[in-house]
Order: sequence, then C-alpha cells, then structure tokens
Amino acid sequence: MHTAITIDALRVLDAIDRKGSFAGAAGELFRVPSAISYTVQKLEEDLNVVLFDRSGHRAVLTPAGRYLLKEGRTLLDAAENLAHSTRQVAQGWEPRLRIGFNSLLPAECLFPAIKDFFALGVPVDVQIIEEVFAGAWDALQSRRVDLIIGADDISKPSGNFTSHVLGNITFTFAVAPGHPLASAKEPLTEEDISGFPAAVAADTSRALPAGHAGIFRRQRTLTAANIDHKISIQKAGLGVGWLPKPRIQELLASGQLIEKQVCEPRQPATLLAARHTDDKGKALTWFWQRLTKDPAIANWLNN
Amino acid sequence: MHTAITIDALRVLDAIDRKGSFAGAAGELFRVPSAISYTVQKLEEDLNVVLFDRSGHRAVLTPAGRYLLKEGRTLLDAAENLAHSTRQVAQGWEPRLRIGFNSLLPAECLFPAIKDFFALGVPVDVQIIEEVFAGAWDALQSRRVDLIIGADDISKPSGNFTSHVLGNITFTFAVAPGHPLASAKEPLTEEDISGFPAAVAADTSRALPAGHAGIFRRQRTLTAANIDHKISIQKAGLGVGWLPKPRIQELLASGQLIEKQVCEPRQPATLLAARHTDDKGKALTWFWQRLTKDPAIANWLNN
DNA sequence: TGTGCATGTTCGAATTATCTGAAGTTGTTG
DNA sequence: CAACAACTTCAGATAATTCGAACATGCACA
Repeated sequence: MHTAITIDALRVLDAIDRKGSFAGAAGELFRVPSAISYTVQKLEEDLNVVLFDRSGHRAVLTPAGRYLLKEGRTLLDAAENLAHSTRQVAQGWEPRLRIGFNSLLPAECLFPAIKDFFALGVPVDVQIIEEVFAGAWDALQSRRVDLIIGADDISKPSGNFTSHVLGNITFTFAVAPGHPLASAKEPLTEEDISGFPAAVAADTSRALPAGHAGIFRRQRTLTAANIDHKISIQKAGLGVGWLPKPRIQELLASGQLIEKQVCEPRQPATLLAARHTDDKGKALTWFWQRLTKDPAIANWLNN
Repeated sequence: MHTAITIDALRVLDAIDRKGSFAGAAGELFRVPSAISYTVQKLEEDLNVVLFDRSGHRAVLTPAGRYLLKEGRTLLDAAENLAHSTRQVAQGWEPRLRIGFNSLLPAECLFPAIKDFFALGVPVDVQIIEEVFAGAWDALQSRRVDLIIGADDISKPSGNFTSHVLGNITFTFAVAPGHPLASAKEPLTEEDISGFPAAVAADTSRALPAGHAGIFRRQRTLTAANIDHKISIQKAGLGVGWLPKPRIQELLASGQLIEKQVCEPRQPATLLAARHTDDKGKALTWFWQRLTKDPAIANWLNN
C-alpha cells in the first residue's frame, strides 16, 4: 500500500514544529526519535521533495516543508472534523436539510424555527430554497428539497408524502398609484387590464413555462426574476398583476400599491407543509414537528 | 501507529463506490477482496461507526458511510492537491496551471498570453476552465483552479488569496441590531465571526452544492436563495456576513442593520484576477504578471 | 427446489511497514 | 577539549496489512 501524504505524517510534522525538534515530537507522540526520522524520510521519498534542511545540528523546515506543514494542518483539522461529523450522521442527524418554501411566503416565516434549531448545536446545515407554487411538489418528488413549506393542494403527485394544512393565502390585484388603472372604474374588466403589461414572476421549477395562473391571454408580460422583483416592478408602475395580499399589506397601507377590484377575482389558495413519509432524518423530524405547530405562518397568512 | 481516518481508507471507500463492490475495488487497487474487507472493518472500528449495511448480499453504504464517502472525496482531492502544490513550491515550475476565467469574459482574452507562454518552451500544461461569477472563488479555494480571471468579490472566502482590482463596489459586514456581534468590540476577529452562522447566497446558475458544513471550515452556514434573502437573514439576526453597501444603505441608515468593522475587511467587488498568495509556481507567477498588466481585459470591460 | 455464481467474511500464514534499541555522526556550548 | 543534545543508521522486533484458501450467504435461473 502506497501513498504520498498520510494523515499520520502530517501529524508528525505538526508535532515537530510545535515541540521544536524531532526528539520533542517523539516524546509527544510516544515514539522514539528514529521513528520520527523514518516517517519524515518516507514522506520526503514519496513526495520526492526535501522537507528539512539538515546542514545544521537541528533540522530546519525548507520553504516546501513549511508550506506542507501549514497547509497540512488544514488537512488534519478537516480529517478530525470529518470523523466527528461522520459519527454525528451515524447518530441520525443528516448533514443537510433543504427546506423548499413557496416564494409567495417571505423567508422570515422560517426564521424563529431556524434560530431555535441552531441553538441545538447539531452540525446540520439548513438551506432555504425558493420554489414557486407549482414547482414545490416537483422539488420534493425529485429530492431537490427535503421539506416543503407552502405546497399547493392541487398538484400533489403520487407517492408516499405526508402533508399538513398551514392555511389559505389570498391574492390582490395591485397597481402603482400613478398607473392609469389606479384611477380606472372598478371592477376592472379584462379589456381594461390587457392594455397594460402583466408583471410575471419567473418560474424556477424545471420544464414549466412561466406562470400563467391569474394572467389574461394576449397580454404583454414583463417577467421578474422572483416575487420581490415582481413587487418592485408593480410599485414602479411597469406592470400589473396579482400579488399575495400578506406580502404587500404594508405597501397597500402606505399607498405605494393600490388594490383594485376585478371582474374575475382569483380564489385563495391552500398552503401545505409536505415531506416524504419515509424520511427519518432527525433534523427533518424536528422541523416537521416544529413548523406544523408554529403559529408564525398561520398568523402571517391571516394578516 | 493509530489514527481514525486514513487517506488510504478513503481511497478504498471511493473505489468501492466507483466500482460498485468490494471485489471491484480490489481489482482497481490491485488487492484481494479480503484486504478491502479488512480496511473497511478497521475504519469502522476506529471510528466506532457502521459504514456498510451487510444484511443483503452486497454491502450497501449507510447514510454515515455515504456521508464519509462524499466528504472524504474532498479530503482526498485536498491531499492530492497538497502533494502537487508542495512539489510546486519545491521545484519552481509546476507541471500544470489551471486558469479559471469568468464566463462573462471571452476566452480570447487569454490567447495572446498563452501563446507567449508556450513560446517559452517550458514543460507546463495550461488548462482553461470556465467558471461562473460566484463559483470562481470556490474553484480557487477548493483548488480546482490555480488562477482566476474575472472573480467577483461577493463570495471571496477567508484565506490567503491575492487579487488584482479592475473596478469597485463597496461591501459592508452587517449584523442585526440584536445580534451578539452588534455590541462586540470592533474590529471583529475571525474568531468572533466564526462563532455565528454565516449567511450565504446560493449560486443558482451552477450546480454547486450550497455552502455545507465543510470539513475545512468551522463556521456554520445558512444558505439563502438569493441576495435579497441573504439580507433578510442578516436583518433577522440568523446569520452574519458581507453585503453590498449600496443595497443596504437605507437599512444601515434606519438602524435595521449594523455595520461592523472587522480585522480582515472585504475588498470592493468587481472583476478580479485572483490566486492563492502562497502559491509560488513560476507559471502562475508568469501569468499573473502578464495578465494583470494586459490591457485586453480592461479594454473589453470598458467597451 | 436445487444448482451455479458472485459477493463478502474468516482465519492462518506471509509480507510489508513501522517501530525500538543501540551505536554512531555532527554541531553547539562551556 | 569534553560534555551534551539532536538526528541518523541499522539490525532486529513488533504491528499492520496482505494473500490464499475455505466458508457463508444471497441471488438468478432452469
């Protein structure tokens, strides 16, 4: 069995530097000095690099040796971290939890739960992945995410999923104060609306055309990168369209957006939490139990 | 000599996965299957973790085993890169130079320099690797590339890098008013900061895994879908990190975010040439001196 | 249901890697 | 110049790893 760099060799270099000599390293590692010498010479042979200048009484690291020592410490730390986190994964904690949340919701809904989760001190990285309405189930099914907050209740695919009703979300047709439609007579007709560009949020879900839900045909569109941009576009008067009412409550109150009644109103949508029934990760389980009981989302939907 | 994780054991895991069986790994590594079995059992014993489910006919990785395999590959790559770059430090001319360039730039920018370099007649292979804006630093840090032309400054990791500035945008290290770092003594040290989760904006245009509990980094991460979510996360006090100053000017003025001085301030964001400072390769140095004086890139940016 | 095949394990023996102990070399210091 | 310390050399001992042969088990197929 042959390898150039070994974890043990890096440990030896580290001990030599910290103790100042081969003899000091030998003491720390419970070996004899010739074993240290053997390990260093083997490493130099395998790398084909001189690591110590032995012209003097004491061996001194060469630039290459010092480089290997320094970078090798990073590798040593990484190896220890890997052992530790592997043990934690073995105990049930998955290394990463990807939460897909509906872009209609603001990410702030998740923050109290995430804060509490981090306080547990377990080595799980949490990743918030924005998914549009239609793409949530697809993301869960294809395992781009482990948990969905804000899935719709219509396009649930076949498979072993568990879901939980979070609440309903209402939509408002909104325009900027200076937009011609702001002073138009209500309720707005399709004719009124189709004369202006519709602001559309791009759908991040794969292989789905840009969202048509709530848009009238034959109407020009201005596609935004995400829901925040859609809101900005409508505030700027560049486009009109439906927006989730809780997201723009403050903008409506301050007059930066104007709510208009339309002839064909958009029905509220039901939002679900969803997961694969069989997934057993401890972090997933923790978030599921927490978020299905969390009033923050229900409160936000109702405001 | 005793250690939990060895480079050789990780190599064995890697071969088992790639070849699909212990027997396949044995063939690839020129060993007999019982030697593979011995190595795996030794690793399991040293870690005190079951890595393979042997209830079936074929051994199947457990979640902990899969985790170790995945992260272990990072360690394997790092060890190989360390051997390579140590030789580079020792020898001067590195055998290979990998140049990552920003996909916004055309590769033609590099051609005059590469042509002149080949005319030198030195035995160095040059490799051009296309990287997206945010992925450039990751490529450099993980040593998939040795030199970056066109790096951004948003995702620059901590570490010893050299860069050459082409244009400017200022960034601010920001925390929420109620965050512990808000009242911490300035300038903040890396130690101060690494005790709190870092808010990281995921790069959606490239299939890079979002920031994970990297075995090389000790700081926890919370990955946001985009820069807006990163701002929200930091406003909520869930994470800390760098934000583009013009984007948060109003939040700073209104007190929703607090600007903190840090020991290692972030350079302005623009297209940069970037490299590891300690890398001493002669080819790297040659290209660095050549490309940082080359008007071709600056001319292209100004047109 | 029985057979053949493939995968992985067990275990004794062999091989290889790493270590120890003793002696030697070299540089520094008093 | 002698004493001391650091590191090297080298033969032999010990430990780790490998091999080879036999065994156990699961799967596919007739």
